[in-house]
Amino acid sequence: MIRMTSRRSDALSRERIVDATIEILDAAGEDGLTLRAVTAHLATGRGAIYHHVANKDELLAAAADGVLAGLAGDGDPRESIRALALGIFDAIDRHPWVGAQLSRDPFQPAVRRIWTGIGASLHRLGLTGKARSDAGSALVNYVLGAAAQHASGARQAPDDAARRAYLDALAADWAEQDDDPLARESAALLREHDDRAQFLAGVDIFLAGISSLN
Amino acid sequence: MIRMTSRRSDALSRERIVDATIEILDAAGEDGLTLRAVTAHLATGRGAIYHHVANKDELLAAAADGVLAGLAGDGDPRESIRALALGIFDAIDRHPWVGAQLSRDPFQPAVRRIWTGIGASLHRLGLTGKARSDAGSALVNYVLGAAAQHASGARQAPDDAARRAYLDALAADWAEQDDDPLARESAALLREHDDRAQFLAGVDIFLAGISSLN
DNA sequence: ACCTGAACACCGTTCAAGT
DNA sequence: ACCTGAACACCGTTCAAGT
Repeated sequence: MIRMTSRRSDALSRERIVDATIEILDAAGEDGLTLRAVTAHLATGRGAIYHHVANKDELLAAAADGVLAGLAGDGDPRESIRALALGIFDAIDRHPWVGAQLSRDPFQPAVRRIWTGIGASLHRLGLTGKARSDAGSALVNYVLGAAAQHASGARQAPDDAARRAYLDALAADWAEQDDDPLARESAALLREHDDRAQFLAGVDIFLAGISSLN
Repeated sequence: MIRMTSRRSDALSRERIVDATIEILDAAGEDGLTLRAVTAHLATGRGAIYHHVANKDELLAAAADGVLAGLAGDGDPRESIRALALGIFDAIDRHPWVGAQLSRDPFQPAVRRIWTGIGASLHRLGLTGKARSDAGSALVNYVLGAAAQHASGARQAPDDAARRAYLDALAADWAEQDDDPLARESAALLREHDDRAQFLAGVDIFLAGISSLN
């Protein structure tokens, strides 16, 4: 006969803690992630977490790395850069909290993963030395910046209707605060733009700029 | 004879609150900014702040906008984009907390200021419609991403010696975790690179890419 | 070694009471 | 209208005590 235990059937592990963290972040957002929520979800005591993870920051970094694991691309270097960038973009659509997390620490595992993927593609593109590190820095910073901005938007307007209303209100606000025609046109374009397409357009501007480096 | 009051000689105002916030952020960093620290600094009661500012988020946004006020550039459009970008970079050197704050909300006043400045320069460069908004989005996202990454570094290694030690440790860590020669070269370049020069190199890559848009 | 849960030292925000 | 400061409803982290 199988011995019945409480709700928790497995021993605690770093992996189970990180999985629970991702579930909570997806369901309740960054503000909903508390150590109390994690321990309740795992039916364990408060301090148990600290046997497997140093603190909340490490927990967030591990969760972000878990979500971004498995992004790659092996074909044409330009295509694999586009694929990597879009993979990050789509991961943020599914897990908006990742966008803010990536900007929090330049040397967390998830960011190192992005650096490595982009660096390898730039190498295959024939860039070396300072040219490669300048290009890599530019692209990584662009991707992280866009990720953070897109995530803030996704957080404040989760569905399509909310997004529509949000951008309308924002465009009206811009047009009101600034009556020069340039600001008005920018506000109008903001309402119509497609975040994902614009993100990719930025990657292509960068790739075009790279061609002028050698 | 002048009437002596307590330490506080002026009435409270939004401006005085924002100035105190900037002083506290500069002295104690983001973690040091608490409503209790602000009220202590102003010798007032806890709730007084809420008569002038909605909440802590608005206080942070107002502080960031205060630091970035007055950035402009009127000459050659490419030069004024470079000047604006460097102005932001240098402001973050003086106030590292600004870097993280700019990524927190895409529609805070400080970010709108950056959009407006870059948009006007791109207009003078002859870009219109979707081309301008794609180019603007690319540049703004790059600048904000680089700002956040640079600020994290500046926070973790305030002076030159600390920065040196920090990058050495990091390069060793990268080289250890990844033994392919590409990672080793990247780690070595990391130790030598100049953040400010690399930031400007990124701006130039995007400007070169933008030239291919029309 | 791993886990528990109470305790500690904080937070941001609200609100009745004062001026 | 503006300000005060106690009170509320939380936090992350630690640590003696258990298994």
